Amino acid sequence: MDQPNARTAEIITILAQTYPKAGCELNFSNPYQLLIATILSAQCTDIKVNAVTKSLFADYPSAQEIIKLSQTELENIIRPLGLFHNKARNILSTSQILLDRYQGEVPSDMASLVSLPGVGRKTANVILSNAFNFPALAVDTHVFRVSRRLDLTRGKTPHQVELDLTAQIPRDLWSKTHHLLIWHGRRICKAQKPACPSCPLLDLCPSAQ
DNA sequence: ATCCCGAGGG
DNA sequence: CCCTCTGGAT
Repeated sequence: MDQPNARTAEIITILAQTYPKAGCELNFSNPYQLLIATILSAQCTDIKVNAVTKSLFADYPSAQEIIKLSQTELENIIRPLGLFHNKARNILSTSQILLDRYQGEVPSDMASLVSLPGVGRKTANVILSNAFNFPALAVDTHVFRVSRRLDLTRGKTPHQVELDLTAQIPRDLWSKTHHLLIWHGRRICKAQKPACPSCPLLDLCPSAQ
């Protein structure tokens, strides 16, 4: 924590009390499955991702199995999730690279992760924190929107928001804060019609209506 | 019409 | 910086 911030700490405390069960909502049983589920999660809800990965991972639990699928076969499986062409191509390419260069395992460092096709900084941070328990704060659409509404940051890019948040939050709370902001963004601080009257942060939020 | 645990390309 | 990819839910 470079700059202790009492207001930020208070917000996190309130969110933690409001959402005691906040955590990863993607289903997975190993780092590879979380990687695939996170790639699939772009622009769709995790509920739909879980519906698809349940049978996908049952039939194709690892990289060795996934690459047996053709591009078209994988596209047909993941089609309901949208962006299916790019996702299928990236999943097959990434899986092949994992087998060729990483013994079929998922690397646990940022540089290696973001070098994989279809894996950007947000996905890499999700893997680092949820699969390997490293301190990381992934900035997705919810974290971006909620933290800006609360004026925790005025960063204009997800990366800048990540830098601002990690600078004012203790390391051991980075992953927790990621989940708290997502849960809050889904349930109360929604993009379209935020439920400000029932928000536990009403008095702390400069964007409240 | 807008958004959903984004990433890559121009 | 912009644009494109995409089905499904609200």
